[in-house]
Amino acid sequence: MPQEDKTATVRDERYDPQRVESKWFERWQQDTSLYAAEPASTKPKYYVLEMLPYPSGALHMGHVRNYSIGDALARYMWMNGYNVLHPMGWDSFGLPAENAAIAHNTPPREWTQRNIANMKAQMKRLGFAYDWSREVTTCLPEYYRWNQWFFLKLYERGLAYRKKSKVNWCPKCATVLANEQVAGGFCWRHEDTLVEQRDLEQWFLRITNYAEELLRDLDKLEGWPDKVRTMQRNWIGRSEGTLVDFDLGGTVGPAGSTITVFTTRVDTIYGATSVQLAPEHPLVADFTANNPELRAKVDQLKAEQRKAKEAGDIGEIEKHGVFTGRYAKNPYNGEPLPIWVANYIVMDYGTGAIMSVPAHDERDYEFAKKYGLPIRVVIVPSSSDPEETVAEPQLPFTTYDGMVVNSDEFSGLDCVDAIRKMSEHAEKKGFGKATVTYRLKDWGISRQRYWGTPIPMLYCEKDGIVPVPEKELPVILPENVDITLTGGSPLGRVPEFVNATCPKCGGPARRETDTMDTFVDSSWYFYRYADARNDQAPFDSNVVGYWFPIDQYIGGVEHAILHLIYSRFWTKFMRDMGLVRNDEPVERLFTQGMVIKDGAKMSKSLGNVVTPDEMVARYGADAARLYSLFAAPPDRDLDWQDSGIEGIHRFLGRVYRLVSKHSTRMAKNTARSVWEERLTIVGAPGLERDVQRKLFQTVRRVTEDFKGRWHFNTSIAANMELVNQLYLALEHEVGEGVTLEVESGPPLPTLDPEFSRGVFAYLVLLLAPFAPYLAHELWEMLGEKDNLLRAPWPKYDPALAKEEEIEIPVQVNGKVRGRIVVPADADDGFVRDRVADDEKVRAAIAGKQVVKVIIVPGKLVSIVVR
RNA sequence: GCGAAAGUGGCGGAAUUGGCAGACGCACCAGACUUAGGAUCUGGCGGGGAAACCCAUGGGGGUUCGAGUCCCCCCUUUCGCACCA
Repeated sequence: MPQEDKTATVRDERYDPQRVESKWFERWQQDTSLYAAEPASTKPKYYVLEMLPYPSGALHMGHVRNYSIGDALARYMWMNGYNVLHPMGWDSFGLPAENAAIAHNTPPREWTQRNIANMKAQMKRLGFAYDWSREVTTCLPEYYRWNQWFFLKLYERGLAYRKKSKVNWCPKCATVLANEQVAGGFCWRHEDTLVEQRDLEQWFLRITNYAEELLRDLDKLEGWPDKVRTMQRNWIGRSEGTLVDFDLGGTVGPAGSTITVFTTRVDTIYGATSVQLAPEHPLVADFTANNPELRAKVDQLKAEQRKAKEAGDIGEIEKHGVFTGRYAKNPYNGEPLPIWVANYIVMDYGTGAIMSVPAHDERDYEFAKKYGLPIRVVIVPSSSDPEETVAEPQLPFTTYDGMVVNSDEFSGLDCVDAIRKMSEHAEKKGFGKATVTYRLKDWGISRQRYWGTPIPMLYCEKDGIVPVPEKELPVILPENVDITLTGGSPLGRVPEFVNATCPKCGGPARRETDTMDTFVDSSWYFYRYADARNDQAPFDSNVVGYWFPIDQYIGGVEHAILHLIYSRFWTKFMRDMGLVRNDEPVERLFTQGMVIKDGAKMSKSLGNVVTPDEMVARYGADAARLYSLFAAPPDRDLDWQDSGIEGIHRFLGRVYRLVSKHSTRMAKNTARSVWEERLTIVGAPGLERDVQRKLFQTVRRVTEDFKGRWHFNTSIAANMELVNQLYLALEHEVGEGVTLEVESGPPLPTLDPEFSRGVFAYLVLLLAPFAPYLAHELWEMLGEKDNLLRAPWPKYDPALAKEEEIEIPVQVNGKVRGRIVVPADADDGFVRDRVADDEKVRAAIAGKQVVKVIIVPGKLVSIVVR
C-alpha cells in the first residue's frame, strides 16, 4: 500500500466488493486447473456434491444456498488436506426446454445452451469452486449415449420391458408420468393439473426387483436424514400378507373363475362375511356384462371413487357398495360369501379385492354396520388367566394381541402363529400362499416428448422388438423437429428418424419414438463426473471405485423419493452388472431448507423474488453467499430479509478495514511456522492473551460446526464476535476518542507484529470457506504466498482457548442471588469458600438452614435452604 | 386420521449433554466524528418496577436444587403418509 498516495490509501480502505471480486474473478478465470481433483493421490479422497440444476435460465437463491453450503464444505476439506472432487453439471433434458421452444420459437438445444452459458457464468461469478473439466451436460450425445447403453444392458437382463398398462398422463405435459411424479393425483410439475389414466404401451424398468434391498439398505444409510429414509420406506410400502383364492363356482367371463384376495390378517378369515371388489376390478366387468342395473350402480361407485381421488381425500370417502348377487367360496370353511363392489376398494393396491371381516377391521366394521352384513368374532383378547372366561371384545378388535377362536383346527393359536400356519395351509391345499406386496411399482420411463434420450429400440414386422446394436449408439436425437404439434411423440413425425433397418433381418424397421424420463439422466450422472471424458464406457470402474461412494450429497428434500430412490436402484443394478463395487451411491445426505420471503416461497407470481444477480451487483458474491449461510441453519427454511444482507455487507467491510488498517503494522515475509508459533505462545500478556483466547475459541467453534451440525450461522456469528473483540481490543489501547477510522493521527495500537499477523491470518483462514473473494484479497494483503485454497485449516489448542477465570452464578432455592469469580479449574473447596464470602449470598441464606449445596464445576453453585 | 419437525424479544435466530434465556445480526434509540450522513465508531435495546426485585421460551400440569431443554395433556404451523386391505 503506497503511503505517499493518499487517495489510493483511502480508496483501498473502503471495502468495495466489486473491485475485490472482479480482480479475483479474473485471476480465477485464468487458471482452469484451480479446483481440479487429483486423479490419484496419497491424500484421502472427499467427494462433495450438490444436486445438479435444471438449466431453467438463471440461478435462484435456493441454488445459491445449496451451492454455498457445498462450496464451504469443499473449501474446508481442501484446507484439511483432502483430495476433493467437487463437480457440477446440467440436468438439461426435459419439458421446459420444449415449452420455451414452442413459446419463443427457439430450438430446445439453443435455449438450453444459452441457459447453461448464463448459469455457468453466474456460478463462476459467485466464486463456486467447481472442477469444470468434469462438467456433465445430460443433453449431449456424449452423455445420453450411455443412457442408451444402460438401457440395452437393462433390457439384456430383463430389467427393461415393454407392457401395455394404465399409466398416468398429464394433459399439460402431454406425456406419461411415473408414479413417483404424481402427487396426490396431481402432476408434480403442474400442481393444479389432474393426472389422467390412459392405456398405453410403455417401457418399464424393473425397480421392484430391488424393492427388498432398497428397503433393507435404508437401515445402513445412517448419514441420511430420518425424514428421507421414512419417506422412502413409506414409498416402497412393504406389506406381508397372504393371497387367497375364492372360487366363484364356475367361469363368469374373461376375467376367470376365482377372486384372489390379499390380506395381512388371514388369521381372521373365518370371520369373513363378504368379499369386496374395487369398481375397476376386471371381474366386475364380467358381472355387469348382462346386468345394466348393476352396471349403473357400479359406475356410480366408480365415479365416487374417482372424485374422491381427485379431491385427494380418498381416505375420507363415504363408503358405499352394491351386492352383485354373486357368491364366492371361502376356501377355509367352504362358506359362500356375498360379493360386493365398494367405492373404497382401490385397484392399485394388493389385488383390488379383499375379504371383509367386520369384527376385526374398522373399515369392514363400518361397512357391515351400514349394510347389515353379519359380524362374526374370531379373535379374542389373549387372557393371562386361562380360567377366566373370555369377554366379548370391544368391536372392531383389530390388534394382533389375541387368540383365534371359531376357526376349526386353527382355534387356540395366537394371531401371529395363526397367520403363518394358515398361510402354509393355503399353500399346501393350493388355494393361496404367503406373499409380500409393495406399493413401489415398476418405473415407467417412456415419455411422448421430444427433448430427451431416444430409447434405442426398433420394431421389426418380422423380428418384433429388436434392440439397437451397441456399436450403433448413440441414437442421435434429430434436430429441427417440429414440436409445436401436440398429440403423440414428436419423433414419430420425423421419417428419417423413424425409418430404420432391422439389424436382424435387414428388413425395414420402425424406431421407438418415445424418449426417456429425465430421471434416468440424473440416476447415474455423479458416476460420470469421476471419469467424465471417457468415450469407451460410461466410466472406468476403478476410477469410480476410488471416488465412491459420494461422501456428502447436498440438495432439496423434494427429491427424497424421486431422484434419490432411482439413483439407489441404478447403483444396485450397476453393481450387479459388475460396474461398481458400492451398494449405495451416497454415504451422507444433507437436505437444505427452502428460501422463502414474506412467509412464502419465492415466486414470480407473488413478486417476492430476489435474484442472485441483483445481490451480487449490490453487495457482491461473498455477501450473498455469507448471508445465505448466516440467516438460518442450513437444514431449516431461510426467511430472506433484504436488510439482513446489509448487515453482512457491513461485517465484510469491518473485516476488510480491520485487516487493511493493521496490515501495515504487522510482520511481513515471515513463514507460517514462525507466526503460528508466536500465536500459540503460552503466557501471553494481557491484551494479547484476551485476543489469543478469543481466537482459539473461534477456531474451535467454527471447526466443530463443520464437523458436527453444520450450523454455519453460528460459525459466522463466532467470526463476528471475534472481529468485534478485535475492534474493541485495538481501540482500547489507543484510548478515548480515537477511532480506527482516523486517517492520520496517533499510531494505532499494536500487538506484537508476528502475533498480529497470526491473528489476522487465522481470521482470514476461518472466513475462507464462506467468503472466498474477500479471504483471498486479505490473504494477499497479509503477504501470504501460499494458495489459500490449500492452506492448512487453523488448529486450536484447547488449553489456549480456555478461560483462566470464570464468573459463576450462585443460586439459592433456584434463584440467582450472587455471582463469584473463580479460577476456571477451582476445586469445590475453593468455590465453597468464595460462596461463603459473598455478601449477597450471605444475605440470602441468613437465618435459614442450608440443606444442600450443589457445585457444578465451571457452571454454577446451587444452595438449598429451609 | 397416523407419523415427523417446529413454536423463544419488533424481526431472523443463539443457548450441542438439564446449569446465568435472548449469542450474532436486522430494526430502533442515544452519543462520537462530521458541511452532511442512508458512511464509520461507541453504547443501549424482552416486559413490569423508583429500586430491591418480580414476570417471561405457544397454553396447562409434573419431575428436579435447577427445565427453552425431560415426562403427561392441549393448541397452532409446516412437511410426509393416508380406507394400503
